[in-house]
Amino acid sequence: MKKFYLTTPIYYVNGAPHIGHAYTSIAADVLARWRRLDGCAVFFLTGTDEHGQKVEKAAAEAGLDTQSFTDRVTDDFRAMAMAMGISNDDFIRTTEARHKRACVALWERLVANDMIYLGHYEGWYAVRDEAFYGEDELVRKPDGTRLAPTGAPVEWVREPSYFFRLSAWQEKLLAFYEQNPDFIAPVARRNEVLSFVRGGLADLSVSRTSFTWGIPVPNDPAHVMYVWLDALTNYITAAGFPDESDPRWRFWPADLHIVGKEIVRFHAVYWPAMLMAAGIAPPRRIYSHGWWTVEGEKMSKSLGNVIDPRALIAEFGLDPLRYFLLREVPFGNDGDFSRRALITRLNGELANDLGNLAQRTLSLIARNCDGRRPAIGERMPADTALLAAAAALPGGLDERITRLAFHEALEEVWKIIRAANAYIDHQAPWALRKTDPARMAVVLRTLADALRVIATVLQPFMPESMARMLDQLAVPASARDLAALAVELPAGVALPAPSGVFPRFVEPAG
RNA sequence: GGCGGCGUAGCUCAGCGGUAGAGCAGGGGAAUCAUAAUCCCUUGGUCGGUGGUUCAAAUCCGCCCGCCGCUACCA
Repeated sequence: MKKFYLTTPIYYVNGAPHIGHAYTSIAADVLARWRRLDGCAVFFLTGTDEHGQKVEKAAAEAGLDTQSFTDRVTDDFRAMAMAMGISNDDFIRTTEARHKRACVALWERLVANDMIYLGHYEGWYAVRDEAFYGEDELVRKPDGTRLAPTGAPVEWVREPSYFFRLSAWQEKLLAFYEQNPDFIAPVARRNEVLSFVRGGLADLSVSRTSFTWGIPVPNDPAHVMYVWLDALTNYITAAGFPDESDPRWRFWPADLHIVGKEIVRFHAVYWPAMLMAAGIAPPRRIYSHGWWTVEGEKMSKSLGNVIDPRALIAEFGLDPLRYFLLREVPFGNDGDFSRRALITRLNGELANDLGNLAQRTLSLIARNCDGRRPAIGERMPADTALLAAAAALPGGLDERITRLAFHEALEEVWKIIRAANAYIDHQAPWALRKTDPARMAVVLRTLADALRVIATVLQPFMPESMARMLDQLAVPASARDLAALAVELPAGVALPAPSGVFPRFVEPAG
């Protein structure tokens, strides 16, 4: 059986989950569910990143000890995954013992390979912000003094730090990208990474002494591991590292890390270099998705327009939200979230195109076929044309979903849905009822079969709604994967009374 | 400053050498099984500008304009 290991980033727990987190997780979830539907052994990982100074600070502000604070926030992320229907197989926290063990093991391997050395970290530090800033981020005052972007004064500080010999990996990384042209996608992001690496790599500071909320460096507890080593390592922790006899280890290397564009560099440059330096295979692919704006504006706490996905679910339902997020925008692009656009998709595509197609088909069967699935009968060219188009969906979708082209995949399905609506109008089974009942039965069976394919392939996108549609089509739970589509369903089986799957959204009067 | 991306119908975008496409929105018609849903027809673009290559350019090349991303440097 083929294996597939995919991950979301681990989410940083200094704030509450929002639509951006939901987007990443939903996209990964669709892919995970698709692979399972196709018979793959899937390991789907998500989790939370819980160390670092910002978390320490956020906990203090919340008046909690750090561990209690992270416990609370990670529960919130877990609850969000649940609310979003995320089908992760594991949920990792960087504060877990298994993760500390993995980080220490990785560190020791890097030390053994002479890839880590003790040096000094230098930079502009703002005491008020407890953060380092790059030269380019600073604002120069006319009198020559420098200020952080936040307005805080900065000073040049020097603290001991362990370094990873990233500079030794420039050529090897370039060769790796060359040999694996699909390693970074979309292409625009790949170009940026290539350009960054070609520009030269400096050694990477991988420890800090300025805070303690982290994993202590082996044999030098004054240091804790800095974010790169700590956070990225989660992907091998969950696969059992360093225990290579762990059953999970067969999932490594990860087939795909889905990331936001702000962390591409860490995943596409630092991570493979660290792994190769430790003698571990790098992941197969990194895919970077875009950002959402809200009603045309950047999402930010200060604007107060940060969207809580759970509020959207309450109003529109989970599946319409999942559908919208993946349908509205090509996965690698930025997009805009607007209420109007969501309602347009929900009503036009889910309620009118698909929901109504299922409803009219099923109610015709209920009323005119004794509520039983009709026999296949003698098919006409129009019937076989529709069914052939439907039968091509799994292959077409697989190719598109593999490219993370979710919007294209959905468009492919909607082509068939539109064709089915045209078909039912042209065949007019409600007229055949009087003139040619046998033909009517064939038409309705054809539609039921087309709907079965449509509902089957849409399950990863809208699990709950499509389960209900398959229920109404009386497709047994054991016959809902892609392989089952090759087997015709028996005629004469009673169908449950139809009920709408996607009600139209009507704006509350006010 | 360097590298890269984008600019096509009112909107969102596809097309990337052979005389412009989709969805939505707009207009007209049909039907009435269905969630007043659907189907059919249709209006609409000098493909950012400008030079060039070619028998032929939205599609290739140069320059210009406008957005955006990554990255660098100077005072």
